[in-house]
Amino acid sequence: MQSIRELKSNFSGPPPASMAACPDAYLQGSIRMTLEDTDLWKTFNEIGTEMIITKPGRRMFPHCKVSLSGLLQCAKYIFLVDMVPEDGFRYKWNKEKWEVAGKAEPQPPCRTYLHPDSPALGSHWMKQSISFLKLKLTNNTLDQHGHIILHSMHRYHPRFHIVQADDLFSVRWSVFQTFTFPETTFTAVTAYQNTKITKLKIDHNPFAKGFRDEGTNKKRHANKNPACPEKRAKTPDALNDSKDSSSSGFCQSSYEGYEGEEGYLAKRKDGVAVKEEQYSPWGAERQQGVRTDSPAGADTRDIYSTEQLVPAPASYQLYRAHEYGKSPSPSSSIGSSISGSGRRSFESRVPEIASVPDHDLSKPGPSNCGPQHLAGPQDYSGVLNMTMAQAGKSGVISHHIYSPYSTEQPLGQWSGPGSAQYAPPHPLTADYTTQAVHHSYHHGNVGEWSQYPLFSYSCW
DNA sequence: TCTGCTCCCACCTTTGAACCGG
DNA sequence: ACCGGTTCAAAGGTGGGAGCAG
Repeated sequence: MQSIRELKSNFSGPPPASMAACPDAYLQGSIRMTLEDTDLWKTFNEIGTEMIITKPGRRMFPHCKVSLSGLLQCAKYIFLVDMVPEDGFRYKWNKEKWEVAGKAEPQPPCRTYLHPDSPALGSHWMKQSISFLKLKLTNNTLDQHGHIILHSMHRYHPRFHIVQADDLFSVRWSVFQTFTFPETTFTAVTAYQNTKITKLKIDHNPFAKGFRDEGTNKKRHANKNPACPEKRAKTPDALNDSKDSSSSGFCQSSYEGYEGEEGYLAKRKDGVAVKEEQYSPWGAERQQGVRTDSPAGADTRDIYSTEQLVPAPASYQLYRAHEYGKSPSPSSSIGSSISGSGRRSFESRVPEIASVPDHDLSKPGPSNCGPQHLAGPQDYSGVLNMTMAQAGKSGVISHHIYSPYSTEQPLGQWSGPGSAQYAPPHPLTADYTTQAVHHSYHHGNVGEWSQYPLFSYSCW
């Protein structure tokens, strides 16, 4: 475990000679990322995925597992994942469905989980699936283990970043390509709310085998206190009852179909086109008008699959994005392909992307930041192409594509030193620095990458 | 009273060291 | 000495439930 932030002092020098001399070598090809266990994710998502967060940290289940292609075989890449708030709300579980319970709490320090294999050659990343099994989620804002900090009762989705860089020190000059998968959206909870999710977890997580009906835990079940019917409803037996009932028919197929990977996938093959919101509790809410304006809804969420050009900041300005009618969190419904074999893939459409944050060079206010500038889910290539034209401008387009920064968020949440500590290591950054200060942004210049929330923590 | 969080528990899988035989 | 397979114990992950705090 090592904090990238600890490496920040090493970030202040010039770009590696190899990069400076041959910048083209770091231009991206057509990177394709495929989510593994898509059907399992979809099964959870249809019900409303919940992830337990605990003080010591809890693994995700299903865990993030993707495969990559289109990388340069001999180029080194760093692979990261962070969690993006799905919207600006806090939720509560009420009467078998999620309801908005108010505005989201201020975002905790945003941390990024670095895949322990990083950096590694493209051939390494592509030879097999990449698992973030050991990624842990916590609600402990003082966590010292590098776990990703989330708020309970808030919705998030993981965001994957592939960065072409020789080492951690050169990340800040490197090209980011970011991928998200809408089916990986989840609600962080400290205890499961939806018994169907509990049932799914027990059925599919090997570590929870002891809670399965057919398991050898009869003694455990026998010891359960039958006094509280509400509690009993959460037992696997009760879940079985609900599973058989018609009221839960929407998930019945999911449960029964998932008898082993092959059988499940075979049955699910034709079901991939089913709209999630049709069954999802979230969809139900939207139908009731509770969250009609929420960017989290599948019907209002961006349906374009696009790489995130800017790594995650501490705070995501979701209200703002919301305000402009687009979620700042890219999803991959369009532009992605579902193979039908339990994998969902997304292919990058940006041959090259300048990624060095240049927050203010183009004065990205609400009117010109975020996906609202995209022509539409199916026509954003023009905007993205601008990244090529301006690649030499250190990622101007980054903010045109997606500006998740919050000016409402107190900057004090960042434990890293202020931007003034980092002199721009690059001539191009001088101007942004001025503007960055002016706008109180912490990452207005390249020199601030080191403290950029994307790299606030890493796990080794 | 209600809701959400923390702690502890029993049960399970995973992991790695130790051991053994070829 | 080396290698591969097996065994076993420790470590760690899991959801449930009780209790606590706001």
